[in-house]
Amino acid sequence: MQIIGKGTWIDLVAYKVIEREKSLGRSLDLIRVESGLGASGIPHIGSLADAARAAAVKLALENLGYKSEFIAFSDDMDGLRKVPHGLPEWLNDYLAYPVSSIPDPFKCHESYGTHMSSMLIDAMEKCGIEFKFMSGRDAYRRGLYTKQAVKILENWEKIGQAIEEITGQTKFKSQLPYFPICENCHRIYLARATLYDKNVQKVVYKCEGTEIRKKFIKGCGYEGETKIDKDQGKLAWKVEFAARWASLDIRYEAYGKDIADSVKVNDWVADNILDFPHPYHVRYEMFLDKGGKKISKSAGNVFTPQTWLRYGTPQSLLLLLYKRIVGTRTLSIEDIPNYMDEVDQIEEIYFSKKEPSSMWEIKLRGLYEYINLLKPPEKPSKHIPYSLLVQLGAIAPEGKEVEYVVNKLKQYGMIKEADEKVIQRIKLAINWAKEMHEVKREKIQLNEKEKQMIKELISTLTNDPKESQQAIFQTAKKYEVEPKDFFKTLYKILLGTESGPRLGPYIVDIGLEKARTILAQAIEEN
RNA sequence: GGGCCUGUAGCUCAGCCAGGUAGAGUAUCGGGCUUUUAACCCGAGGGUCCCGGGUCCGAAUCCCGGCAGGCCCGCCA
Repeated sequence: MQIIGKGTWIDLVAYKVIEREKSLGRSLDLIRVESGLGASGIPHIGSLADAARAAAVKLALENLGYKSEFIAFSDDMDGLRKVPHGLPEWLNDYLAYPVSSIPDPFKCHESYGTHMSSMLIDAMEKCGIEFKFMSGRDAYRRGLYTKQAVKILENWEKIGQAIEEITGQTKFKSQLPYFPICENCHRIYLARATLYDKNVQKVVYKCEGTEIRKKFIKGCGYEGETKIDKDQGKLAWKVEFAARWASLDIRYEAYGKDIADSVKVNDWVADNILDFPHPYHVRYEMFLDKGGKKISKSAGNVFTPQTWLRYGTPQSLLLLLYKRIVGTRTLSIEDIPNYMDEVDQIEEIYFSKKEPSSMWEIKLRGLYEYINLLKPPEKPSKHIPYSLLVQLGAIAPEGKEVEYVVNKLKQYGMIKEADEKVIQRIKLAINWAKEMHEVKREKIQLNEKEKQMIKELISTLTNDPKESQQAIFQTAKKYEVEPKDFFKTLYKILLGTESGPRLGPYIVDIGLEKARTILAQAIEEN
């Protein structure tokens, strides 16, 4: 069998792009791919998926021997349609303002839009993804697609007709697919443009207001006109992609199924109005929040790439995004440990000396290369099960977690010295353990006998693990209680669970005095 | 109204997009962890791959038709 590139779906996409370009007879000197960077809300993992996958296709194209470039395009001319959960109320005053004209609620960037796209850029950089950044506002200011906009507006009636045929939407039969920013109230979408004067390249509009997300937003009534070669307005989504593709010569762009209709229209516009064969597309499903503990707790809390990176490595995040493109992906913080271990598994396959014996192995090796952006390390890292690190992290005494986990690992003979990678991994697992494991040390009911036993235990515990372990058994025996039950009680007090690590050594680990204090407190509380 | 996704072990899911012996975690059971405690380690049992047809030497995987659940779009962008 002929294997394309590294054998993954990414290579297959790249291959199809190349084959399509060949059959179109277009130049293959530079194959440019694009993804949009949302700038209207806090970037979700799905937003990163879009960019990361486009970046991977670019790598696959290069790997197949073609020059390629990946453009990350920030849609910062878009108007704010809804204030995302958790952001300040005053943003409601800026509804329908272009996100690039809204102050940054976090006060660290020049605008709301810049802040949002910079969050995504931050995630991309943390993952090591390379890209060329472009801003919509800037593109309009520089008149980047004035030529295309002119063609579109000259043919607006034809396009309006096509939009109706493709999507059933009749709106653009009576108005131009262009949204001016109202010169008077500075908002976008509200002004209806009905006249295009091609001699002076101006649209004439009236700020009438529009319905956005089931709510009508009143316009200011201003009547004006604007030239289309500036950033005083933008093309409607139904035609804007086409203009962008044609002016930037984009050959590949993926899209989510939520904008499938817009893409269909844009393809038509690119092919029929702009004489630019539309880019090759891949449609992907949405990422859905499964609603892990954290997410469901505060409604509207977005599952950001940054959240993932608190608990998992960039490679684990890229594995999530690169594993496959078909199918709905459900997201949960609870899955991160699985992905961490899966990275180790495919790393082992990648570094195994054996010749890959099946397509399956070839794919996994390829996948491993992609999660390292085709720059895999020279040596495998130390593989310590993430779940083990979480267990250790969960019981690690406060304030010296890393030290505790490292010592345990040495004891287990899993590591000799902790290198930077191991430390990093431990830190991630500790974050997961402390924030997801929910160590709930609830109040526990103790009867008189148990109180007496604990009191006695406190005085017989020592700094010697074995002696302390023995002391627990001795006490249980003396009071004729099943050791099992006594252990359970102690676990509940010390860890909030019914079972746990060997207690003698653990008590020494957390510190004899601290253990005594916790036990004494439990007696007090009853 | 239009489009898409999912259905695999008791449970949660991977494998499907490039057809080649049915997988993992968890739960259950057994063993180990230099002497009674496991969340660690080793092992075992457990499947009508939703149903029906088709293609193929060969189908969980590809095609057609059902059933069940979910998501997206429907005059916002």
